[in-house]
Amino acid sequence: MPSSENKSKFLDSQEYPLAFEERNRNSPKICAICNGSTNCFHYGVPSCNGCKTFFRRCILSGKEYQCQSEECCLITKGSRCKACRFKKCIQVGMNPNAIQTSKNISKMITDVITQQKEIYKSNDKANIVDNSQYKYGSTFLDDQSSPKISPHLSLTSEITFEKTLNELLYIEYKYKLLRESLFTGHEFWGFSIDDLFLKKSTLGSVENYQKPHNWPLPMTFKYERSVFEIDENEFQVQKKKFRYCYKHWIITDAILTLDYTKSLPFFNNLPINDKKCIIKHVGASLLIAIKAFYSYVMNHKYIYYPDGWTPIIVHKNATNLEVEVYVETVKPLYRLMLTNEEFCLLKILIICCGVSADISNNSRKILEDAKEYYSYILFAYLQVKYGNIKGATRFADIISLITTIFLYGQKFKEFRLLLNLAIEKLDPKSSRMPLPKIVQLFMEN
Amino acid sequence: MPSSENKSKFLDSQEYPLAFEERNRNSPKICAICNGSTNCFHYGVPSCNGCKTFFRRCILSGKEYQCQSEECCLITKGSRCKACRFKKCIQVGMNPNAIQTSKNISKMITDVITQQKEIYKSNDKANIVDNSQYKYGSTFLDDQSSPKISPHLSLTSEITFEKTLNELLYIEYKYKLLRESLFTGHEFWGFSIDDLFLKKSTLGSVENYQKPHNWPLPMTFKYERSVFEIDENEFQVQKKKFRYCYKHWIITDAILTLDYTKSLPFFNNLPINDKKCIIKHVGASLLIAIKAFYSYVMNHKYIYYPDGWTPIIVHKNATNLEVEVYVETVKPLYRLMLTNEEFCLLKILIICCGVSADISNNSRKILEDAKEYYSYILFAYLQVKYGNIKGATRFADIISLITTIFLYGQKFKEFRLLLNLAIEKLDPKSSRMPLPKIVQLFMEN
DNA sequence: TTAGTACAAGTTGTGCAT
DNA sequence: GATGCACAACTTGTACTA
Repeated sequence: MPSSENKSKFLDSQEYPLAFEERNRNSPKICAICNGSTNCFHYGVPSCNGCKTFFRRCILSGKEYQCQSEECCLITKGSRCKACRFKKCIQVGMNPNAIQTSKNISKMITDVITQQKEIYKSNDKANIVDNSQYKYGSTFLDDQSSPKISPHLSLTSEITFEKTLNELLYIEYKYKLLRESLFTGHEFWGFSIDDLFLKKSTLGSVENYQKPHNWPLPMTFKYERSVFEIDENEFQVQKKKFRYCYKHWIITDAILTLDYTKSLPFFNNLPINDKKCIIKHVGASLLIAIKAFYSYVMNHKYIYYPDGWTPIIVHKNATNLEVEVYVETVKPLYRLMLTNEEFCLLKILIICCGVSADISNNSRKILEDAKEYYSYILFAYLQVKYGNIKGATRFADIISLITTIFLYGQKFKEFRLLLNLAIEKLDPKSSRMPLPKIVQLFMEN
Repeated sequence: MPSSENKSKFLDSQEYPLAFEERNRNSPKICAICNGSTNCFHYGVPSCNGCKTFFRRCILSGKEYQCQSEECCLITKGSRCKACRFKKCIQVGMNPNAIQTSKNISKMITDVITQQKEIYKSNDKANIVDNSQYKYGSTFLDDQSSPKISPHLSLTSEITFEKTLNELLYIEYKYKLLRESLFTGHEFWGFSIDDLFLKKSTLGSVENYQKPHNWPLPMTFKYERSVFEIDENEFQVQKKKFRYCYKHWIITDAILTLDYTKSLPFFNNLPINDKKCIIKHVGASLLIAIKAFYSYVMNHKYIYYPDGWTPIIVHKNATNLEVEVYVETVKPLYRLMLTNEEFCLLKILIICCGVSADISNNSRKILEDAKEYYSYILFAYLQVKYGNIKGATRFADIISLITTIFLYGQKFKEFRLLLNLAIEKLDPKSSRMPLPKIVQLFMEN
């Protein structure tokens, strides 16, 4: 049932005469009641002259009809079941308020509107996705190839939503498995950015990696002072003390995140330069979202990695920026108690927000369509789960989270910049290996 | 008029959907009746061609219409309720005397003016918003202490939404009238904050103030350097050059905004300390939202006040912070093409977001309930206006705007702080009158 | 810049033939 | 008596003039 042709007064969005060029596009062809031909609206609904007159007479006469059959007669031109024809008029949204009369027909009108609401309610129940059906991708687990999300950007059926969300959950599941395994993407550290964009996604080969039994490792060592407070000598001492037993998380997450984006068809089909632009724009925020969510999932109050690495406690006197990046980022997730489903959609919406002036118009359009699509899925999901009102509120909360995460992303970049400057000053010969190009792309300003 | 130099710097028209020309300045963008687009005034009110013709025909025909619903239909382009559309014409102040005709329509005119007065009177008696009409408002008027079931279950009806939204539009209309009049709230500048919270709202006395005929005044004087660049001597020269012909906008807007919040039942019933907390938290953002929206409505690309005052062009070499506060703030509104209805709800949602750790649990609950209520109204409105999918997307966009505005609010505070420090340094004896306490509350950090 | 007007086109109401 | 058609009556927004 078309939701744009609407019901009560508040919902009366039917416009009057349209501009010339719009007319052909917007003028109806088929009577919504009897399928006859028409080219105009009556009482808010595309309808033929006959059905118009029929509805009018029904309302004015106030008569109530009874179906002689089973209240589901097919209405065609010439149909004779008045009860079913009138019911159909209501169902498609004919507006009795549009009948101009001095006669008091208010009771009839209230009845009609109540009836309309009941019809809508029963339809909603039948159509909208039932959440309890969502399984955590169990049917996909046999799939050996790298996962892909179906590229359907048409919003025709709720089934599609369900499918899309399940696919997202499945990819996220794989992402999590790899992240919690020994996978570091070490073999790709030397790759150019272009090569990384072109290589096969690693999300397909989860089985090759496992989670070590001794994780999380204990955080046994801590420094008295941070790199911002020490001199060259102390830095050399710290370096020796540091044990390379943790994963290099910023590299791992950057590589995995890039592979994740490849499973998003709307993203993967963009020109490579636009992809780079987008990653540059949203990369840091994506990393923050991922780190924060999986810390929160493990019930940690600050950024915490599966191998036990906990940056905020590695030295005393954390700076404000460190507190923001490593502690504050987790808080909104607790406040909202974000679910897995919500997180998956949030991640995608962060990517869709990477619309910058630098990308092509075509790509921008694609991103905007994707944003529309996924935000609607999020919305539909929340409506089903929490009901109309709570659902809308929660939707607002989660959307607000996007901007918050962007802020933290920016702070993350600032922090990394300061960190790099400090280390470069302490160790000008740069005995450290340079960070992979891809991390630079994520952290560029 | 701004110098061409400034123009090239700030007026990058590519960022706006519409091409701007100098002559479009000061022309309105939105029809005050139906929210359609327009760029001229008719019968004293910014209005589209359709509403203009409609009002004219109503007056000339002398017909009286009857609303088939509850006399609170939302008026949009294409709305069919003649009674409510005409009522809105009157409400926003269309002037029947401006109709030029030989026909005797004097009776009709007197009627209309009487009607206008009645609308004012009836609304004002109830301290602007009639609480008793709100199931919502009255719920916690009666019952502050006992645990509550969500009071919104009663709000399933679209009629309630329409009514609430129309009331908000009406308050906003009054706010705008006062803001665009000679009203400066001068008599309250010496009031303590508590007294300001307790005094009667000025939104009830719109008739006492008028918009001066010579507005907007031209921006005739500009300084070579800003207060950040000059010494004591030059400051004294600047001071002499400055003509006090503009309103002191930050004070006016702060006082009016405070009065505005008093018309919101959910806010007005909070304990005064919590009110102060909230204003401190959201005040600067509210001011930014208001300044930016009314600049955008008048088709200006930077903050511009009804009397012609244009802070960004008062000196050369605007700082980054000034550009952010006075130019960037307006851009998102053009990007979204925000409507009046959306703005009214946005404003309230900004207030509802003033949930801080410092307010009582009870107040927090009230704010959260209000947030739920108004965000659902916004949501329902958008669903009806744009359909399911586009509606959800637009909802997301508008909600995101809240966080953006908070950011700009913070920058606004920073800017005011720097400005005060600079002036204090240049003029330590502080010959200037100290700002009213209420402005300090709005600008506190 | 804004008031007035002519016109095209959409929509409602109604008499009449079937 | 119910139905659908044709057309009259009315409403609306736009384009244009002054």
